[in-house]
Amino acid sequence: MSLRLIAQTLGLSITTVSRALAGYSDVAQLTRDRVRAEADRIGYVPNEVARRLQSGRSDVIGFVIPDQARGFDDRYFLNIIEGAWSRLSGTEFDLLVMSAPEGPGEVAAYRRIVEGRRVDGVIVPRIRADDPRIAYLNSVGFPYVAFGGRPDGDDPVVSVEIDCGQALGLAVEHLAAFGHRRIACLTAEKPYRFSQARADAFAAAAQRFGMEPLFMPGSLDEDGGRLAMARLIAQDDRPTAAVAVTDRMGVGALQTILESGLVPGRDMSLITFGDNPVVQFSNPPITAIRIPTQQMAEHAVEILIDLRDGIRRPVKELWDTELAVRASTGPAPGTDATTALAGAA
Amino acid sequence: MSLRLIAQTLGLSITTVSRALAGYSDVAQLTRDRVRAEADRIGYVPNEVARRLQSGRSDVIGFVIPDQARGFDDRYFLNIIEGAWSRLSGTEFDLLVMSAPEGPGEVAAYRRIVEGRRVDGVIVPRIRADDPRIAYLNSVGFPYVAFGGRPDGDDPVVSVEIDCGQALGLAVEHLAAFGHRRIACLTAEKPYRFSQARADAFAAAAQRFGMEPLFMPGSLDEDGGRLAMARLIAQDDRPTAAVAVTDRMGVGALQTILESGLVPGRDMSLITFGDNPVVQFSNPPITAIRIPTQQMAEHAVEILIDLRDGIRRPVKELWDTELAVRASTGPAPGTDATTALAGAA
DNA sequence: CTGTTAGCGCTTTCAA
DNA sequence: TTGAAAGCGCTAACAG
Repeated sequence: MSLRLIAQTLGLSITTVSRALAGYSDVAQLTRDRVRAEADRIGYVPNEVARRLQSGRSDVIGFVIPDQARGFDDRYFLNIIEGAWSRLSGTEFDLLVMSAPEGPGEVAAYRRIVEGRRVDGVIVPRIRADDPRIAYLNSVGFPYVAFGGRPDGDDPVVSVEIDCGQALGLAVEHLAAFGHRRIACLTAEKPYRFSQARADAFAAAAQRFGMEPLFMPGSLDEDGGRLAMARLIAQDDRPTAAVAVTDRMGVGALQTILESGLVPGRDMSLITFGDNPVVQFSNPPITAIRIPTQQMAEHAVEILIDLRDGIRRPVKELWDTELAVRASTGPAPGTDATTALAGAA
Repeated sequence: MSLRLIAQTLGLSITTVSRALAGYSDVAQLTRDRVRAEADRIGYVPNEVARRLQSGRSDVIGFVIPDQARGFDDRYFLNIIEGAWSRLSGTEFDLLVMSAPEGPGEVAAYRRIVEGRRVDGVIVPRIRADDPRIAYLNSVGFPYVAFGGRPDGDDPVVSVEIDCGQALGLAVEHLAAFGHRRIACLTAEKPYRFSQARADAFAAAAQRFGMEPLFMPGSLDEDGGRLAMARLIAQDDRPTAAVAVTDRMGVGALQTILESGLVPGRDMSLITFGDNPVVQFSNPPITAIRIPTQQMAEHAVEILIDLRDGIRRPVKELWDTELAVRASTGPAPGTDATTALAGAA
């Protein structure tokens, strides 16, 4: 099970065996074949740990799931893991996963894998304003990809995120075509960059369609969506449609709409961000912006591998989304459906 | 950043430094303090890869998410990851995650981490009858914990799973108290051990309450639940309640109930397995059996660490569940609610 | 109490 | 075309 074993059996030096297995052309064809055959026979698989020590690299990509408190959409992080892994499988790389709640322990988690040389690079999700993880990684010059948002500050960063302008353009256009004139955005209270970026893009898109953007902040989970929607509904001149920056807020908002006796897609249209299964299977199903999370994660991993190998290749930072239209959006109250459809054309 | 550096600065041997840092009491107190101080000063963190090579262990626990096709409940696997990690954090262990669809590539994923000595043990979820992963791990004698089900065969196995008898007892008792006399179980077509175990326990519990158990097989996802429920509803003497072996089947079943114009919790009661967020936020919310996945995963990791260290400690194989009662269950049609409640007492 | 030696399994000089 | 030697950073065995 080691090079030595093969070397002994064949009466060769470990060096030669190593080179033969690595496919070096400066090893005699015959020797190479013999070594290969013997390796196959005993089922040789190189010891990755030894290889890593020798090469000084770890051949591991790290990913820290933020928040044990299930404060976010479930499927999103699994998608990142599966996307990352689908790029890694077939390579010698491993995927290391940790989990840490926001707070002091969070940076500790990153220190651990960086300082212990456990990983060659990390994917950092859920970027926040003044993000201590980013500050740390920048300070030690460790390779990372900001996932789903762009850190503020002047340091050059590689990020992989959705094109919010395109995404919100899709959403607002869809609502405008249905005749909505007063629309709101349910945003996150915490300074998450993705929420901020989506809110900004919402404002821009609304203005492009001649509408005054409304905002209602809340926590990022179902309760946040619930409360924000309740406040929206209580308004004098309440909007006829809302866009929630996460699926979970959207699900909460939907519940409040139903509990208020309003009909989703008629009295109040709703669009969410993420398109996790939960919004596809709600009653009614929710129109949602679909994020190509898996492909984005694949690309993020690709970038990290390139970074480690010193390869410079173009990076695709902005990704387009799609709008999955479902029953939670419909003509604005007082709008003739036919008119709306005509408007859409 | 290495022991050598500290040794040089302090004029000590590497060995002494290593021992001092490890806290060996046969190093002079003064020396220990000096080494500690110097280590802190330069921010020494041991190189994990070197440590692993030397010790012959990898200090990594592996977990392979089965199925890229999102064929199952989302939160379940994140719970396993977070549970496993919460036990691992604070130790020197890492958590390695892969993903593989069922099929030939699946065993290859396990071979990869076992043969490359990338992990010290693995958690194997979603055990199937005649499971090739289990066969492989047994054949090479590699430490693993079967998670959520017990493999068949004679080999001794450590498994961590729920007590299906207890769980289904809870569910069936709840339905019986509501006056239901004809109940069905939506099971999985594929030979998953957990589905089989739940079905068996369902039969036993139903018989204990003097009921004839009905079964309706389907795929484990929403569509499977949909179709199974549709067939159930189409029956001449249709049951008044159903238990689905997964949340996703349950969600599909709920949709079919609604689409058929039946009222969940009145015309048809429904209980699911898992208690993922999706069933808490559906309309109506679904009564569900809650699985303590995180704690179970913590324990699985504990077992694997013990296994590696040759420690023998009692293993908790069977875990109790709770029933989260929600609006999808109610009195059987034709039953007086008061009678039902009296029956429950 | 401290140091020397050896070795984990691999790859990379340098030499033959 | 092959081999010997060195070393990645750490720990364990054995002396002193």
